[in-house]
Amino acid sequence: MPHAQPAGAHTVRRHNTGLVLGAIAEAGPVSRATVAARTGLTKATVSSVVEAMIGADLVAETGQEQRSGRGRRGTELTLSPHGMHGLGVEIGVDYLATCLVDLTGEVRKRRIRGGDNRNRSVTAVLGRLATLLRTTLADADALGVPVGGLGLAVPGLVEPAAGLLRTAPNLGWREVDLNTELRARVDLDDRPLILGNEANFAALAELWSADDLRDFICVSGEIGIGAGIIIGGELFEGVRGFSGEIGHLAVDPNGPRCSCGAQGCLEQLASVESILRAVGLWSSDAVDPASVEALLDRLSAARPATVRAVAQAGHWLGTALAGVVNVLDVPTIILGGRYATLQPWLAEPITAELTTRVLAATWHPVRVLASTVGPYAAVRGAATAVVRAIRTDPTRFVPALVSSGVA
Amino acid sequence: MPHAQPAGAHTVRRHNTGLVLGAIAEAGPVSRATVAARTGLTKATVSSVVEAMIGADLVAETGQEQRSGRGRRGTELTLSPHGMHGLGVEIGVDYLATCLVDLTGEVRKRRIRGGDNRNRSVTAVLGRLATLLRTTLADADALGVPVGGLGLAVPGLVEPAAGLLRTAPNLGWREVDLNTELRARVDLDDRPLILGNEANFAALAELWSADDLRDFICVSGEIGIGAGIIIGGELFEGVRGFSGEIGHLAVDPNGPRCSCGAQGCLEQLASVESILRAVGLWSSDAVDPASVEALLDRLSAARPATVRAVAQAGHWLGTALAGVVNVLDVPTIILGGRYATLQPWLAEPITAELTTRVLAATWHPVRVLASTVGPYAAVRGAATAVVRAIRTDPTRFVPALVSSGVA
DNA sequence: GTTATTAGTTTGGGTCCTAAACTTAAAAGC
DNA sequence: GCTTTTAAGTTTAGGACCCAAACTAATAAC
Repeated sequence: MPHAQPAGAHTVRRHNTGLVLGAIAEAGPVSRATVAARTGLTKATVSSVVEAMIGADLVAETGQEQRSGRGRRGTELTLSPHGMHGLGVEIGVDYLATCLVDLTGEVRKRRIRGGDNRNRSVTAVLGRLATLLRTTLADADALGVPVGGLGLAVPGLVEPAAGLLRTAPNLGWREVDLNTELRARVDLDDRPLILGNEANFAALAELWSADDLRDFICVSGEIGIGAGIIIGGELFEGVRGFSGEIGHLAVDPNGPRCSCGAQGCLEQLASVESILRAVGLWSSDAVDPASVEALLDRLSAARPATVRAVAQAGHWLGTALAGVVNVLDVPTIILGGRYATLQPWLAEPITAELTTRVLAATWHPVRVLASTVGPYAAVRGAATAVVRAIRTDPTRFVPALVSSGVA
Repeated sequence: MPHAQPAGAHTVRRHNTGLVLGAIAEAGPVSRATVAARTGLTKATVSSVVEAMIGADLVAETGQEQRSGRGRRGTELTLSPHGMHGLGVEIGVDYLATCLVDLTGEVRKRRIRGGDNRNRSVTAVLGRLATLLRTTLADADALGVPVGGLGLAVPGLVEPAAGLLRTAPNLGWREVDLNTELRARVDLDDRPLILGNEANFAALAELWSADDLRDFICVSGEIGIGAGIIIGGELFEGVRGFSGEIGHLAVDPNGPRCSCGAQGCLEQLASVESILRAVGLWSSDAVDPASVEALLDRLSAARPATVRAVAQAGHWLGTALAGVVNVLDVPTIILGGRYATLQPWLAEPITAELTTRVLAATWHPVRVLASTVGPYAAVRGAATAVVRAIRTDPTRFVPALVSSGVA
């Protein structure tokens, strides 16, 4: 363990501050006494921490606890609605989106700008994005809330640590320093920018919205196929942030040739695009909503050829996911994006493959669920990632929470 | 983040104790002053922590620092050779092994008992193992060193948290409560038992022996194929400890039927067994050393059919590993077990597949290396896992290191 | 109204950290 | 050979933070 940090009194305070904030977030309105009981800290410590957090406008007192039985009523504590917000930004293939999320994870404001981004230059798209972003920062001002940081979701291979977009095949982008480019256009002060892959942020959004799911992978695949991996309630990013790229998993060595040069890649056989192609609903070069509607209509009407095509995609998806589950040992698969609506037809063939191929399935069967977050999960997840960072370590965003910032 | 623990002064001490111990372990003999510089702690703190660790016999002073220039010479600190040891135990298919590893990771004693375990009952094998284990505990007594805990490596699917062996196909074992069974036979006091999969412990052994590798997967495959995953210098176990089961990754849907019921599983196409079968060297139902020697002879002699068979196995292995790398984003693959000796013939076909199929390979090529630990990596890793636990949090093993053990 | 019970604050004690002064040891300069 | 300089390690004083327990405050039950 090289380069580990020494610990001191401030470390303890930082940890406990996050602990208390987490307890307030999870237990809804709670009294100091309840927080103390839940966290294992003493009432004195909780009081002290809460006092600092109220001062930083992270927590607010919202009246008296309503409860039967005797004894003094506690003061209800909740996350402050005027506390720091997370700002999510998404560059989609055919839209730009931003959203503001408060400390509870609630979306306070969302803005979507439609328009195909594939026919525009990087500069043009970033220009439009900058405008949208400035508008959203103005929204935050209007709401009277500070923005703690930004999360930026992109449909491509991203190196979060470097702030670099390596490649976004569906946008036609390569090697864009998004962190620098964005800061050059919009004044973000020293607010952190969390750059990430669309699929990863979508997975985080699922994690945040369901409260009993701590381990799962969230798969979506309109044109390329990607998966966000959540283990132990944490995003698993791999070494450089490239994890979850399951689109080029080999499932059929005799399958169609892929743009990557190999044969039988999953995304040639199981993407929504490939399904639409198989049933003759592929129109332009995008997954347009009308085609997906038509597909769902045919499925509801139980047209054999359509059902078979989706089942075939499910078979390949299951084959690949079985591999992923064997490698990661994850108990749950969430179908996100367009897959979510196809879940009733996809789940069975996927489960069939999982059951035979996953060694651990005998003891712990793998569940296949549909996403509960719905569309625009990625922007929400991006904003959420900021909120998550604030909640985990509030002292990073509000240095005043710990007395001497000697670090 | 539910059920997180509150932090206090003892938490700080625990953290810093591990930090100092880690610094001493990594930097070889070092003075207190150097440790202070490396860890960022003050000299006063380091002195205090070191004093406690010397008292606990984890660290020893071994004379004066030799160095040019002026100023007082420091006292060299090293991990104590009489400090706590880790005891590794392995149940192999055709042997039983134990070893004692000191705090530096050095093997101090190793015992191997040959003999096919597949033709024996669970009870018989555990009886033999108990005897070997008692002998090894006596070895530790003779060396005058305490044993901090045990690591037990098994060739099968294991649930570490529960201490359960779910299934070991090559032993023919199912549902064995190894923790309970072993404690019933040998008095282990309250020493912790770390149960784990062979491949995982082998990977840990690699991690420990190389000092610049922090992210890799270590693959081996005599009959079944397994991989240990190391990310950020930590073993990635998955949710229940079943991670890395790559033997049943689907690589060829038209391939041979597997015992698991599915078709085209990797271990039917790329295990050492399957290679030996392909070249007509498969004799009994085990991978015997003589056959492997014969295989290596033919490869050295560049016999086309043999080279082709190994290359074919490498091709399938590469296909599967490309999937694993795409999912995990790991920059290095280590070939362990019998694969290590085949590395010169396997590396190229594996690399070829990785290069085309791994998206991130354009920016970060994947290396394919041979194991440096050699045989019996798993036992060593098992013992090592205990040492690693001691080094990470010595206070768990020596409560006296932190003043009031109030938790 | 008194009592029991629960919420939250105040006080005293303790651990562990840091910073800075101090002691010890050894080379370098004159 | 003695003084100076530099570095190692210890001692001391001060501060942050935690906990335990006493204390104050509020409210239902008797």
